[in-house]
Amino acid sequence: MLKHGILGLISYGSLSGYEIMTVFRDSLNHFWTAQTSQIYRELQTMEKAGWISETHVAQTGKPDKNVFSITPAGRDELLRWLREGDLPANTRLPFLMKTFFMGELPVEENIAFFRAMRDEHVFPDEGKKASSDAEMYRKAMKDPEKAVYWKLTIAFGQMYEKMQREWCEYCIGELEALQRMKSAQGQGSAVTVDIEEEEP
Amino acid sequence: MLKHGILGLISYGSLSGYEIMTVFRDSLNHFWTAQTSQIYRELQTMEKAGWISETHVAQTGKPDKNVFSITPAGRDELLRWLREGDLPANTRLPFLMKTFFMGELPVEENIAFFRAMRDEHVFPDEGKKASSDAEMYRKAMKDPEKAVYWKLTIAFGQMYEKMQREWCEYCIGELEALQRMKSAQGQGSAVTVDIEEEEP
DNA sequence: TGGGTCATGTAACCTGTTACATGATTAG
DNA sequence: CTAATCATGTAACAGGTTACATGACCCA
Repeated sequence: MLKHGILGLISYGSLSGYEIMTVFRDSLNHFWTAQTSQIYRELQTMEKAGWISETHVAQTGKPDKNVFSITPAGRDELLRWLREGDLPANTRLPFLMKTFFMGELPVEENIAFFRAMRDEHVFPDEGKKASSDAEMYRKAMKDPEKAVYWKLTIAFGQMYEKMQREWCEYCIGELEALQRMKSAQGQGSAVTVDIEEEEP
Repeated sequence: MLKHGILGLISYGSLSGYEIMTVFRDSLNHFWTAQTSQIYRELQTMEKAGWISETHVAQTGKPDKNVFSITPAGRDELLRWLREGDLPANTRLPFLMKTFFMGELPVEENIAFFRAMRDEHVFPDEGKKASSDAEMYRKAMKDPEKAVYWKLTIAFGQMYEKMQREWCEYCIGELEALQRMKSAQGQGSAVTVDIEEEEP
């Protein structure tokens, strides 16, 4: 998958490893992370596979760079990947793993966790987005059709953040209710958790 | 992280590798996947680390099993992990990677992609959930407080699915608009993509 | 002279996936 | 008789993370 992301970027125009790194940082980074070490490694294997070709470019005032261009085989592979049916789900959400086992900690601590999460909005950096989006769109103007797809990925990020904040609110509400129940229990009432549909 | 998930499960009561696999499949599976091979490997390293201890249990009518129990060191590690500040974001969404580069394909194909995605609800299997939830809660009744946290993770799944369907609808709408624009362009009008806030 | 950007990587390790391998019991 | 369930793993490979290493140029 990372290979295909890199391939997609190079298909817009030849790039060096360093340039790929920067583009990654301010566009794909919303939904994929990659270390430079990984990028350089992937470039090597992609070159061996014949998807891309390398050219040494001398520069003055800056270090030389190795620029990669997409080959016809690479273009085929990109299209093949785009059309391929089965995307891996790749669902691995550390904060849900934590939530699942949170019962081991005191309720107050967990409420604090969700409050912090709500205020931090785990999905990327909202502040940076405005500027980085704007820049992306400016570049995209050369090919207005592509801008539409980029906008879709950004819309996802926004909707996800919103949903996540709402979920945090829901969690805080449930845990505050649990707290009240526990203090009532101190007075001697029976303990039951109502499982009925509360539709989150 | 997987280690800590396994540790959390064992903290509720001793389990064999096989049992961990089944519990995983119908509870943590909403937000984490693990192959059996990986579980057995993690168990080995966790045992070496002293977080869990192994006991051979003979069974009649069934193969023997190796049951793992949490050690005091394991309990410490579980709590340390629960309190630790920095959760990795771990954001890797293959369908967004694909969306980002979709401009290479004809619009019709992409509309079909989002329609299929909307109808399939990429986040787990809604049908199975009802039964598996019910079972989970039944077990949880022994410790009603834990049920609350499990419910939170399930609520996330539901909210996520809903949001994702909405996002698919939004994408379909945008792409249909693009299609109309492209056919209008055929009549000779100017091409401009409006980037203004449409608030997804 | 010190930090930022440009530029390229290697090595070791950890985590996740795929494929393979074995074998008993039980329910249809 | 056959498929499912119970049960345990190994090996190889792919993908991701952390740490390290180097060096020139430019701006303050």
